[in-house]
Amino acid sequence: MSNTDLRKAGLKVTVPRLKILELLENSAEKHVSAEDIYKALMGSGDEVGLATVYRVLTQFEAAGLVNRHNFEGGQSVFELADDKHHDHIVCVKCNKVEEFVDDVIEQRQDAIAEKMGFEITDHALNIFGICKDCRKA
Amino acid sequence: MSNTDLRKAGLKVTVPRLKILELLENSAEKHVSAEDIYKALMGSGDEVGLATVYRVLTQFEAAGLVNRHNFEGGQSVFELADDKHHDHIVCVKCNKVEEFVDDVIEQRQDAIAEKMGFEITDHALNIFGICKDCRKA
DNA sequence: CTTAATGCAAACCGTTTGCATAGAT
DNA sequence: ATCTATGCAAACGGTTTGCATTAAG
Repeated sequence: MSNTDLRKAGLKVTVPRLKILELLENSAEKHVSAEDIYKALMGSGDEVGLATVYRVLTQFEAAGLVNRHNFEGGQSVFELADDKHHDHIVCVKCNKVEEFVDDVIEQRQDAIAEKMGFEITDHALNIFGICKDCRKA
Repeated sequence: MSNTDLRKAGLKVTVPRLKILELLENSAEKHVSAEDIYKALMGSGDEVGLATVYRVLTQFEAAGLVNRHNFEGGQSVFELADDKHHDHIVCVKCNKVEEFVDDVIEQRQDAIAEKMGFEITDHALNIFGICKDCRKA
């Protein structure tokens, strides 16, 4: 139950936070924008302001509950923090996002960073392309 | 000479465009933001408006003279289009950008895209870390 | 009761755009 | 002379923030 996750993060358990967590857990598309969340919550009795959505997502990110991605210029996309790291492949037509992991690539990255004298803090590999569905159309 | 590059791109040869091209060619740091360019041009007799810098960079990008990157949320970064593709490793402290290429990673990416049914259009691998210099401090 | 969270509207920041003027061909 | 490029200031879109109000502990 997410209730404890929130407490652990030092955050009070409030309706907006619970709703957003729940939405992140249950949404069909794992990768959602702040506005997606805002709209999804719109009709739901207790509405949540867009500013609050952003604040909550930022706090969740700080708490490690959520990861934020900036795939292209536009808006940020959030996903529930996974146990394990993964990279993304994004359809440039329909914006669908899928995930993948490749151990060889991971290792090469570490090797490159080390060779170049960097202490690696993070990395993002994004492949852009046209997905199977969109290629048919 | 860049004069012909501009003509080839169907762009009139103007002072702002030449200055920006020149700056991209000669700047110590290959990866610069629009504002970097704007500021660098500030004191230079013929000043160039920030809007023009953006317009010119956008045109250069369309013409394939320049590549634009969105490393993190902030502002875009531009570099003269290289003959050959490369990826980036960015220092999160000083924002220095270095380049690298790794054939193994390139191949794996193609394989992954194919396996997932994507027709790859582009990809961006960005490693973030702390560079040698910044680690000393 | 105390302290943190929310909603709203206003501020922000990088980027884009409309429009009248200046410049290239 | 024509048609594109520039500069300025205003608009934009996503995100953040100040402040008074409301709710959690």
